[in-house]
Amino acid sequence: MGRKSIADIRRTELAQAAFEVLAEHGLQGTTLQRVAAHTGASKASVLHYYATKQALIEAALRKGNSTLREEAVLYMRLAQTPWERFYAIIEANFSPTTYLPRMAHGWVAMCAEVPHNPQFARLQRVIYRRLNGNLRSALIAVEPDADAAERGANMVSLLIDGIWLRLGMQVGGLSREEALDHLESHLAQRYGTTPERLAARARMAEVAATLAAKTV
Amino acid sequence: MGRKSIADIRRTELAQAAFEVLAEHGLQGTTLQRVAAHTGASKASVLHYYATKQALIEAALRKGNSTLREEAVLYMRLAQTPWERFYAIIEANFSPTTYLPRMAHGWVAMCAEVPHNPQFARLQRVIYRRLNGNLRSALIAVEPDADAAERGANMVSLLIDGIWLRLGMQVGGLSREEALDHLESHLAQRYGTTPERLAARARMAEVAATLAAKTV
DNA sequence: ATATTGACTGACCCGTGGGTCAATAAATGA
DNA sequence: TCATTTATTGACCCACGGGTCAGTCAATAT
Repeated sequence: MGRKSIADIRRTELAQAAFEVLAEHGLQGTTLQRVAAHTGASKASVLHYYATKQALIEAALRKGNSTLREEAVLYMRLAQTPWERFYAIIEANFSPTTYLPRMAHGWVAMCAEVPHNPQFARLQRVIYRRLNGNLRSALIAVEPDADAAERGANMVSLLIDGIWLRLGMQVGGLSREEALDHLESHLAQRYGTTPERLAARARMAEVAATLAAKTV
Repeated sequence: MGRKSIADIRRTELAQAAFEVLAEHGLQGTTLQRVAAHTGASKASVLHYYATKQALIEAALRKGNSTLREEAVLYMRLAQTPWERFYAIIEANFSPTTYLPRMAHGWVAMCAEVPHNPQFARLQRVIYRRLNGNLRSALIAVEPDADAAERGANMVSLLIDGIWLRLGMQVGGLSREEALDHLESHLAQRYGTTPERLAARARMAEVAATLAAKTV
């Protein structure tokens, strides 16, 4: 029953491979040939499962995104207070398993294509809305003014984007810890160093650590 | 004597055209054909002036960068206090003549190639260092702690990157005014609303306005 | 008038990448 | 056992993009 057909297996295999190739070689460098080679299959075989390159890339991005999303959900489930939910989002965005140069490469490559590819634009909008929405809904509980919360959420998401961009370029790239420190310094300025916030931060950091240990 | 040879004229023409095409169509879409068409010349003619596509793109980016730099220098020359120098940088980065979707497209396209192209990486490093250095040297005058100034500079440059990235993607894109507002809100949090800062901000905004009027 | 130089181009070459197709091999079912 | 689907592939096609080349044309120099 839970048996996956070969077709399904191949499809996810290929999507995974496509994502890895994309991360390593950029969009231009992601040829059907290379993706095929990466799984030991033939180019024609790739086309057999994905009628067009576009479809393959799309599946690859969707997969990468869903991986990230699942992790976020995992963190979110363990969060109880607003600040904990907030830090769940942060930790998810800087988790050791996703905050990696290759991931960032793939992401930036996609960003660059957004203006020329409606599919990418759509996906990007989804990601953006989810992140901003989550941040806002967490902040609105600690910052009564909805407008202020909106601004705060935007600021944080802008910082995250900037940090990821740098990771992708390896120019002024920040380590996971440096990235979190930067964010923390901003939060301290903006929201003061209340015990609740610090506790939430510590708690989610711990959650992240244990989850990371389990995954490895 | 200041007479420019046809060769020089053509070369800058082509670099300009290449930049425009790059901004509009992305790196993949920047073909010799298109650049040629954009100036009314033939593909072979383009190759006549730039032996290789790589060389052409490089010239295009160099030109785009120098345009931005010249504007920054212009602003900088009129700044007198540290905060004025700081806002000169900000205004230069959000000047109406440069803070444009097409510019951002070009920039993001370049960012995406950085991991695969040493030339781009080098150029990006130069840009990054200049921006960060300028910000830091301005901030160090208002924030005695060198480490804090470094952090502050980094934060601002991260925000700028994030904002530009969004402009390039037109996802959560901010208008010039919104962008400046966001930055202002961050600065207010971090450095308080001192009269000097506000005065400097107003002064450089005015400078920017008059310069913009002159250029148009 | 002629030689020389430099601007400019059409035609061509070649590699590559997306996509098609028909054929073969393996699995599945009747 | 035979039929029918399904997996997989090599060979091929076509378009396009970078780059070469030989040669035309106009300006300048002698």
